Amino acid sequence: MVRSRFAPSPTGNLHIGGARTALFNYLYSKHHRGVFVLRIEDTDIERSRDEYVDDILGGLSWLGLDWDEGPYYQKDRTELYREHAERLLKEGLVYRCYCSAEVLEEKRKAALKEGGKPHYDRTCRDLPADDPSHEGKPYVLRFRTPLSGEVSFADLVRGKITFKCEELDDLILLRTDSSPTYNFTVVVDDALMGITHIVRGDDHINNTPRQIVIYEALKYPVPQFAHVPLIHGKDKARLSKRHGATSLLEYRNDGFLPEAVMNYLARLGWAHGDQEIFSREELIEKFDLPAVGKSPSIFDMEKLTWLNSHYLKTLPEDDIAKRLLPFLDEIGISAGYDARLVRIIVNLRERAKTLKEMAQMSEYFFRDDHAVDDAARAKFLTPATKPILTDFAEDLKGIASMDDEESLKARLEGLTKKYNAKPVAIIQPIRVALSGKTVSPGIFEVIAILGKECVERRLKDAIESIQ
RNA sequence: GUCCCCAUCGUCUAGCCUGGUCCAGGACACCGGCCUUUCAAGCCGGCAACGGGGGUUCGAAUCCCCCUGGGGACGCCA
Repeated sequence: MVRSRFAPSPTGNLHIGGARTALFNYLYSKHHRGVFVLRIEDTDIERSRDEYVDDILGGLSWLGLDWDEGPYYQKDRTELYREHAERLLKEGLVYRCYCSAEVLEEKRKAALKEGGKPHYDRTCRDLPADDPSHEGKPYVLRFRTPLSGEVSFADLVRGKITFKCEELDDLILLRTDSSPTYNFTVVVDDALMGITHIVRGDDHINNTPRQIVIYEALKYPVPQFAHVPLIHGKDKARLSKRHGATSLLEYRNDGFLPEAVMNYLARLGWAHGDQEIFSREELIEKFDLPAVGKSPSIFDMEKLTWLNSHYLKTLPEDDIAKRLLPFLDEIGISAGYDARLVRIIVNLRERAKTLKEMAQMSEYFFRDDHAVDDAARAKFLTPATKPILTDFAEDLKGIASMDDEESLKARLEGLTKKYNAKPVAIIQPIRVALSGKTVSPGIFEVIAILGKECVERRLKDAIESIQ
């Protein structure tokens, strides 16, 4: 049984990179009909914040990456870590180190200056156990890393990776205040939670051998690892705050659909032939770790946007209509779900790239005091077009239903003949009169959706506004 | 500095494992055309890449080595 996990630390929002790691874990476990575990790594009390936990949980839920177990909080498991540390101490696999943080920092700097590895010099490693000179002094627990030999593992995306033990440091497992550190908790938890596959960012490759030796010391089975490349910003550097490595939820707020974001994230670093569009079910069916690329990819907003328009156009219309509601609300339009709304989105979804944009584009369908574009007014609501609008308003009186496209079309053709003009010359003034813009869905659709009363009112207002 | 990882169009990628069908395929973006009632959408077409150098081989994007470039890690952060 495959058991994967996503283990973020709540020291920041769930950004694009984290979301993709979560997605890959989710897809891998679902593909193998396994279990997806969520664990919050909040051992850094200083920087962990509840609001980040909320953001992470909210982001995952929005994407629909539902976890089967958890969330587990490491904060609640400190006793477990302490027990394991004691066990290692009893077995002589960890030792007390009395070096202060300041001394360590100086040693690191000195080593770096001389061109060496900034590693701990192992001063306390061979201190006699009964040495009384450190009695009562604060200490940390360090792992007694093997001094020679090598550690290797078969990475599911990169193949075999080997490290020499000399490269490994004697990691601190328990701090002075006896709180556990990352490399220790992650091993204990993954082992205890029965995690079989660890899918994480490749910034953890260096931690992997250090963790493997801890697994071995603890006599726990070593899981499989898969290190996926990081997502970079346009400058090819790791995604950070300045690239908009902001919360995933901002994409929701900006009107992106979770289907599009999931599809985009999956294709970032992974491919299945030439296919671009994948539903969640297809992703679960087709996703596999060996197909994940090895090189970092750059986040491309344009492609995400393209996918978003694709889903806007292809998802069920009633679904899109319902999802538009909160965005309408956002700009002060309290609409409800009905046939008219569906009709509006059917016309707008070919043109809008996001739900947010769609809401803005739909404003004039909902209120008479909608924005009117000055340039559009200046160009199309003029003394020259006034008679056209007047004639058209007059024509309308003879038509019972604005859904009667045939009749409307006939009147329009009449006007093109009368004014000896192209259709566009007749239609644009009407479009501006009705929508306040030069751009809108087909004019007959606009007229039909607005309804007779509204169309007459707006034509009248437009005509009166022309000096 | 040391270690680890990576390297195909501007971007996401297919192809690489199992060399020839690749003068390298798809997608986004961009450019042009068609359609047209505006804007989109759609359809058609175009531009555009195997980082460099050595090998191996009849033949290399594909295998090997070196170089270069990029990224990551080196915390009592995760």
